[in-house]
Amino acid sequence: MAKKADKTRARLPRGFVDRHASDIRAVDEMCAKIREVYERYGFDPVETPIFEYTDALGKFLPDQDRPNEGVFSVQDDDEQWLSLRYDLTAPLARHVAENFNDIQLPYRTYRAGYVFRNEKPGPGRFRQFMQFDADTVGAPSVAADAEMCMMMADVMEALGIARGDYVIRVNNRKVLDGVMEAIGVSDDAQKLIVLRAIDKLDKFGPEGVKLLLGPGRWDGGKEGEGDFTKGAGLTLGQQMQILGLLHAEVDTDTSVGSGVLEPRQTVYRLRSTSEHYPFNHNFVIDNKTFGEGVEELGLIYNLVTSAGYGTDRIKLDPSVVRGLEYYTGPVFEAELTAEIPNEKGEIVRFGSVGGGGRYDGLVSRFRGQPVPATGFSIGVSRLATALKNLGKLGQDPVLPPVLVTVMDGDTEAMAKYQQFTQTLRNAGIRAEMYQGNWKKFGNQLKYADRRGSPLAIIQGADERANGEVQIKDLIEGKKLSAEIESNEEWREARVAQMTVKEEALLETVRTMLAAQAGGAA
RNA sequence: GCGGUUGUAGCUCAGUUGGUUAGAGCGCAGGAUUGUGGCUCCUGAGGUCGGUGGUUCGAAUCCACCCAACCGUACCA
Repeated sequence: MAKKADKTRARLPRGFVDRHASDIRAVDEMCAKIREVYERYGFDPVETPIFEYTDALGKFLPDQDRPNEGVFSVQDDDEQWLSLRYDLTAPLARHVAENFNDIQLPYRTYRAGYVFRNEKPGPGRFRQFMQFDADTVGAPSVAADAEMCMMMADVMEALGIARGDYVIRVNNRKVLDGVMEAIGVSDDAQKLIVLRAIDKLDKFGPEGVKLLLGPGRWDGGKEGEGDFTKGAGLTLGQQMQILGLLHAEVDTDTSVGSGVLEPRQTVYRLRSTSEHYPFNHNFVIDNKTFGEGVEELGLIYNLVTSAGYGTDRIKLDPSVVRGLEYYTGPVFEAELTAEIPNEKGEIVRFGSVGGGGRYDGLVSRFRGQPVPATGFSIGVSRLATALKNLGKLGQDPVLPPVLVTVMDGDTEAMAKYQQFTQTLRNAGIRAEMYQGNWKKFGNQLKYADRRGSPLAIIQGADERANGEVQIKDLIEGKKLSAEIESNEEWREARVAQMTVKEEALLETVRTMLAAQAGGAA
């Protein structure tokens, strides 16, 4: 035994979690449902390792200044840098590029796995978490993007999220790029700040976004309080035009004529409903990028609509930004819109549980030719938390085992206990024989109680002599215990307990378990 | 990274102006009860008072620095 001062302190690295039975089972159940949808759409599984060469992930090597910006990296004994993957898309791109001659395009795959990010953890944000992705590589048409959106919607419903409690929001990077081009934002750094500002809409609202587009924002709420975030420095006119875009009701239904976004004409009419930014005029954006973006959005809209997905499920929304770097066209995001109570019972807007988009440049990094691709990723752990809070994820569908108690330690008795246990197991009933110190019988029932066992099997010398066993209903007994005051009475009464012949053990256990299941429901 | 708040038993917390051996509730272990969970009662284990240094006759308490957690913010491929 280690002396006190020498003992190693048992501690979990921050940002990581140990997972327990109920969580593991619940997530397994959830993943099975997601997998079913992916399979139905004709996707096949593929798995890549958690390590990749750092350059394959598109990250710079760790150096003096930034030893491991965001990624966990180690140096192999041949001095090459390896990193833990931070998403499942970059490894897929590597896999496709490496096996390009053997892979039939379009290549439709899915995979689930842990990804790692070396950043500051927060509530609901960990340094290791699970993603569940689906991608189509080698499909240039937005039909593939539309399919992704529909599949995402189907996944949400397969998980029991009601229509209206989620929405798939779709945008196109080309639309944003086009607008920025049109209003004269051409500096890359400035563009990035604008995109980040737009991404903060649901967090800070239009006022906050306006500050970030303009001079900047104090995180304390007032001037001089907290930390200052420098803004994009746009003129008021530019700010208004960006904000107008975010507020616009996007509607591609050109037949009605009241639509805000009309794909064929690349005319963009601002019709803001915000009291802060009243607009009521048409705004014509005439550039190629914007035109392409709108065209693509219109196509996606038509495809999903004719497949029966209305705007209650898949909706165009110009404020979706996502992954600021590698997306090249359509981007989409799955958002939970239902009011979901958190662990403390407070109502929280849960927000995004998954997202994706088109990344035409990612595979071609490794090859001389263009390889278009699109896909999306579900944040499994995050979605599991949401589902649990929504009550859509079973607490733990697995019943704790029946406990066969040990009253006597002689060979004959022990053989009996083993035999009872196996009889139940062979009939598909979870069962275990007590493996602790059997000499304290009270502890055995205490153990069963804390473990949540539904039944306990008891056989002492008296019962054994008669070829009988006692079966105790621990759940019923718990209810009855409230009515009994004295300990003597409680012990003598042997509540909720019955004696049956050994041969009737299995049958009686079955009946009692069925009764409990019926009573609970 | 930046700003704020908080660190006392496994958990939730009390601890007077700086004053003897740092407490409570819950939980845990043992007993009352060698063959019956709960209730009740008794007993017990468990603390470098986040760390280091300083001021002082004397520090959980005051000061400095460090560390950690939480909240906000930034970054998030």
